[in-house]
Amino acid sequence: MRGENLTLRGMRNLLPDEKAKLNRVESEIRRLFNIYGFQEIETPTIEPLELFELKSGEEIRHRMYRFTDLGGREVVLRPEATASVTKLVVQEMRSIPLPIKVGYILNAFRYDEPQYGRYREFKQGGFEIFGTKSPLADAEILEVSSRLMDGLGIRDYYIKIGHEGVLRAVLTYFGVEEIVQDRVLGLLDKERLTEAFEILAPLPKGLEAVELIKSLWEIKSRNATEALKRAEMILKDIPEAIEQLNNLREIIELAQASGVSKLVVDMGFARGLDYYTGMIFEVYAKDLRIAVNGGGRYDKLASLLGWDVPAVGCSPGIDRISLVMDEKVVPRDDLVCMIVSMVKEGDIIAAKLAGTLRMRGVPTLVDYTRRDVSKALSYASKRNVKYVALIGGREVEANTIALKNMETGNQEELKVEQVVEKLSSYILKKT
RNA sequence: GCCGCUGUAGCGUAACCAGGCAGCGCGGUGGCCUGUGGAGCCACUUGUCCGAGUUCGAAUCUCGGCAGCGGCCCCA
Repeated sequence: MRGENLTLRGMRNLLPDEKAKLNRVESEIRRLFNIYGFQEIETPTIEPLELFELKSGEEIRHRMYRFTDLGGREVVLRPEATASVTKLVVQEMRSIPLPIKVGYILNAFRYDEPQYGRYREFKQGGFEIFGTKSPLADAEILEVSSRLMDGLGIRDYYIKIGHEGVLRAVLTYFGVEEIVQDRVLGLLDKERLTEAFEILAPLPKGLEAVELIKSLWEIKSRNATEALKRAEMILKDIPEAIEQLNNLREIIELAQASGVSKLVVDMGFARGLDYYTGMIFEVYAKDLRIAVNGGGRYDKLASLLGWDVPAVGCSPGIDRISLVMDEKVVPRDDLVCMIVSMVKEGDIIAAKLAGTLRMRGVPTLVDYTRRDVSKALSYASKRNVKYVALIGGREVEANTIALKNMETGNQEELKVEQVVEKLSSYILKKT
């Protein structure tokens, strides 16, 4: 065992700096739960296999951590959160007044090849709204996604937005079955147009469908109005598609009204998860080629689980956001005091002082080592401690404490109460 | 699943191309300097990813494995 790497491929040990960044993302997400009225919930890490066989999409399904438990059940480590959360709402929250707004921060597992920003265990936040088809809800999901980026100091990002309903309406109009639709949309998602068109072409009205989707695919623009106008021209003979397009237009207008400014309309955009039915989006940041957040409307998923209720939501990737966030928003360690007792007789005073300071909320370290003063100071300096309280023979004798300011190097002889007073007011000033 | 790059002490690195004593920094432990030199000095600590091959001799060259990182694909 010794010397072997005991961490599994794709798993991570999180060191203090990394963990601090993740915590900062999580606290921003929780702050938004509060401001937008999402109630936080948690679901089991291990779920029955059937739950994800419903509508998770081929790609995710064959990358699940899957095993038989000791009771002979086929189980999986959740590969994503939406299905679990939907199940929770369907099973446990039927008596709650609609709309239901739930939030979560959960880990998920996928047996992918690890690479930059992709791990086999990763953490997702989530915002989900159940019980309304109103475009206001869709827009609010976009709004909260946007605020999350802003709140973490990320300026360089955009939201790619499309509409699965438009594409599905077009395919339905040309008589394509739903199962075939899933496959075609899956291929569009992978930008494998040729293969998608090969499936469509042999169908009765296949060639027309290919033509139309091809021209929709070409609409990608930062100018939403212009993009929507072009789409309207293309879709004008398909009323169902126009209806979906109007839904998208409304969502975009509402989102823009609430301050979402970084939308890029992409009419050919599809997502790998089969359960999306309406507006869909992904958030991209900096030069990262991977999405840091994704979501959309999924009105049919809940009914598969026993309750026909519409839903819209998103899942920010906490690990990925931490890769692009501004490090300046991450709070640093803020140790205020380290107490060094140089002689045994000082230990009681040190313990008393430490206890009092901590009760007052002053972050305090006690040096246990009886090492050289210079080594203790060196440690304090590396831990970024603001003050060091020294208690040696002389201080015990005089009933004082030598308080050294590590930034200025100044040192003063103070009574215990004066030290407590000074450090308490120091932390008050900081906040 | 495919492709590329890289594996030297706990961590970061040198020596690799051009084979010949594995060195340095950080850290850790112990000691010295009589309490602030946020140090210094001394000692100790620990290593060539694994396996085969070539060679008098391999960290170094060759092959295979494994791992890490990154890319494709896809997603968070």
